[in-house]
Amino acid sequence: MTKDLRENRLKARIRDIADFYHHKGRMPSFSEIGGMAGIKSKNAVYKLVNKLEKLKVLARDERGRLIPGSIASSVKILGTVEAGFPGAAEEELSDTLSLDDLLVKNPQSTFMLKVSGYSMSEAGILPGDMVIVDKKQAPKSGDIVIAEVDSEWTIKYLDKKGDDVTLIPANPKFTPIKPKKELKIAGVVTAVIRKYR
Amino acid sequence: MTKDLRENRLKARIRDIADFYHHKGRMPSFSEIGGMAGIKSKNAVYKLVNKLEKLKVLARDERGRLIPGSIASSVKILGTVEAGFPGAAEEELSDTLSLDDLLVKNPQSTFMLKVSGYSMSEAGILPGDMVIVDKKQAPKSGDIVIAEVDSEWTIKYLDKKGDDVTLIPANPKFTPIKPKKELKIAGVVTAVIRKYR
DNA sequence: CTTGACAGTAAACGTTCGTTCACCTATAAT
DNA sequence: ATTATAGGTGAACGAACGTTTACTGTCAAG
Repeated sequence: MTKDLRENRLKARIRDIADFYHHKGRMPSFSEIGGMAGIKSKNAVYKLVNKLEKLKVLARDERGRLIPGSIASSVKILGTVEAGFPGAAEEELSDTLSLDDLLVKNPQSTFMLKVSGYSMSEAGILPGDMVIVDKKQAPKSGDIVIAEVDSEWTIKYLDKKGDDVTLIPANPKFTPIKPKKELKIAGVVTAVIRKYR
Repeated sequence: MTKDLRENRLKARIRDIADFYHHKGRMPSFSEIGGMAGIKSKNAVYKLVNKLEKLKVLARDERGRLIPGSIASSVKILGTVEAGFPGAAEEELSDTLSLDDLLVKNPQSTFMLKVSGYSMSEAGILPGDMVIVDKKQAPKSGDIVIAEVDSEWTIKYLDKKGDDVTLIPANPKFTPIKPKKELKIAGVVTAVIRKYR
């Protein structure tokens, strides 16, 4: 068996394990890996797993149980548009990340919200976009926040100058808001997501 | 023990299991759940797991092994800004989803790219934004695509009229591109992500 | 030609797993 | 007052798990 064939087979096996993990939400057992890879002996699987562990494709607990390594993450990160494009070297296994990990620091205090108005469209937040909001982060001046002003919820820039608080829309057609009595800030917008299909 | 206390304890246990899953990338075993929850008997854990299964917090394989249910997902989905805000009923366990699942259909053929120019800023795609690109999806007219025109990579709207193909920027300050010889389309932009902090 | 590394089969082993049984004790409902 | 029901202890059991040892064949390099 030639070298290329061996590498391709390894990649196919990694892909199988990754697919398994993404579809089922757990790592396959040794026998399941054996089944997918067409390996009858558990020892062969054992050696394969050790190799994949060195490749950081997967890892192990302090208890020795399999946990995902690089395959946990679903998206490969490539370069910049209009700054050259990684054409040949696409097939790297490395440099992947999970969007959940990237965008959500505190799952417990984070939620998602659909944007409906045009008041932030100049900041690239359009109606239909989803914003990811963290309730626990302390809002600072300049942040985009979800706020309740006079019993209505809006998304705006937060402008803080001492005790003077203003909510500023990105769209100049809308007017800045000075809360009359109370200003409740539901959370800080940590990310924006737009889905095309 | 009163009703409220029991519910709170259940919620705390669900949170513990969710945290375990998010930190380790796998579901805890029965004994590990027992350890976290302060339960000494495996039977008690067994009953707890069955209850959580009915609550769709977790699920089981066809092999009977634990897989995450609603806790797999990290973000709760709430309503719309400027359409009322779920104030009291926040603490729902339901209606959560994983951003990976939401944004990535085919992990194998999907990658991420950072945008650098202003050519799509009118479509809400600003420099610094990340676009999620699927190589396998067939590009249709109206899609935003990553394309190589005359050995340069760009992000543009795809306009197809029969054999007549044009790449149209969203920003009117940029001019549409008619590829002279070859047009390679690297993939279709399926989502845009902007991270604030 | 020989040697060493690699990939696999096969069998055996102790551990841990999830399940089940019997029993107990509070709370909530009748 | 009595009865269900929910939540828990403790022990036992077979099945599945990951690991280990011993052996085999197949290339590639010396």
